[in-house]
Amino acid sequence: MAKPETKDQILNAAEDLFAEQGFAATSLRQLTAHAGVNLAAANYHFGSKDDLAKAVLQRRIEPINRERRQRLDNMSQPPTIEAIVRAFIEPALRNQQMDPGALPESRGAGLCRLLGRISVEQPLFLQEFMSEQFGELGKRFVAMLSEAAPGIAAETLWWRMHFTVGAMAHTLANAHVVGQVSLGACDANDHEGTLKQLTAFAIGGFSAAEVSR
Amino acid sequence: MAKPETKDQILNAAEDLFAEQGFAATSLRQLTAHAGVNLAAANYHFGSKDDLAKAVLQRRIEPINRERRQRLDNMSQPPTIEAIVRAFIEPALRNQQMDPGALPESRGAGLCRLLGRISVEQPLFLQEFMSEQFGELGKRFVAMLSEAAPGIAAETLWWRMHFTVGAMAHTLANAHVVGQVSLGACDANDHEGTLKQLTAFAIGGFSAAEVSR
DNA sequence: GTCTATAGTCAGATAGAC
DNA sequence: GTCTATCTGACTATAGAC
Repeated sequence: MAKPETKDQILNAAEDLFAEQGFAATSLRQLTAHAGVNLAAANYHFGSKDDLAKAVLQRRIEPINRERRQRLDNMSQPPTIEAIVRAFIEPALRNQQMDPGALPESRGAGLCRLLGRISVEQPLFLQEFMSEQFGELGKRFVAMLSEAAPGIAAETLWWRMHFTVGAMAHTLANAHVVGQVSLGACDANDHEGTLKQLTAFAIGGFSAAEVSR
Repeated sequence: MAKPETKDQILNAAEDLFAEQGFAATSLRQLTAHAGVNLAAANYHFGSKDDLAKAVLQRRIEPINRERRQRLDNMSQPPTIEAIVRAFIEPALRNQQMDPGALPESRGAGLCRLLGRISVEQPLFLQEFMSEQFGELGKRFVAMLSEAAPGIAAETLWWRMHFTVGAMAHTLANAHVVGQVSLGACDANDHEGTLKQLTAFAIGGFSAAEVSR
């Protein structure tokens, strides 16, 4: 193997461009040009555009969910709503530094936007992929939340996780818009501040009284 | 004008297909075939695919924001967080019945998904369009929320509105996935139930204590 | 206003030399 | 593994008959 970098360069470019423009709007030509590799390399290494998208996702979601599992494993008993919510949100929102060679830290921002996009754009395989990757972990989160908030039905907890995902995804995908529409009141570049705001909001949402039937 | 319906049929088809597949993934060919009109009619009536998307949005967002303004106008003093949150969410989530001829009520569900998609897919003109349509109204919402929750900074209120939009958009766009991932615990077809869940979550989020600095 | 026909462009994918 | 060259098909948009 002459250049082991080619595959990673394609993945990096795909991550950047899918995050910026979305999946359907990004062409393989643009993508491979951006990666500095030949057009044919994308299909050679990944088979199809769809499978390339899957590979991009898998590389990113896996470590996030691994960290979530670890934090659930190490959680003190009984767990608090706050600790569970943070275990859910923080791994996704913080720029996680992986192997620094392949993934310079400047890539962190792009990653955030990517995660926002894919939670939303829905060529069906993406949705199924998310379900596979998250189904079992979601059950663990709901189970722990049930312990921490005994008055709340599982159905309600599932809904609230769903809403939290939405708030997360929208924040990640459109963080740059918040500052604009709020006329500068919000600073989207302050990642820790954004994280605190989102965490507080989600904790409030999870702590709300059960809805009336 | 032989058929005054053509324009509306194109708008209806565009709404359905953009909601199902997204903007970039929907072709004018598919769209006009679905509408039962000629391919050229789309460009004749709307000039371009982009402008067609704008027309679809405008037809739907305008009445929602009109209802929001009315509800803010008629709000009792002092307003409660709950009333404001409901004035924000309900017009967007409820299937609003407009002129029944052009828009059969069966179209309501599709509309919801469309609104979810567009808040998220971001050919730039869409984002700008949303800012234009919502900037002034957003200011009114933040101002009222400041009255109802005097301890919360405007910045925090803007963030919380942003998160609420995200939860709303994700719920509308991906409502069908909730039932699946929760293994049937959540019923996405129960629109009033979903609305209650979302409202309770958002009220909880807005009622959370101010984040520490 | 509505249609057919087509121009002009760009897409994803592949064959085959190196 | 990498490249050039190309196939095949789909797209948006428009010109021009009716």
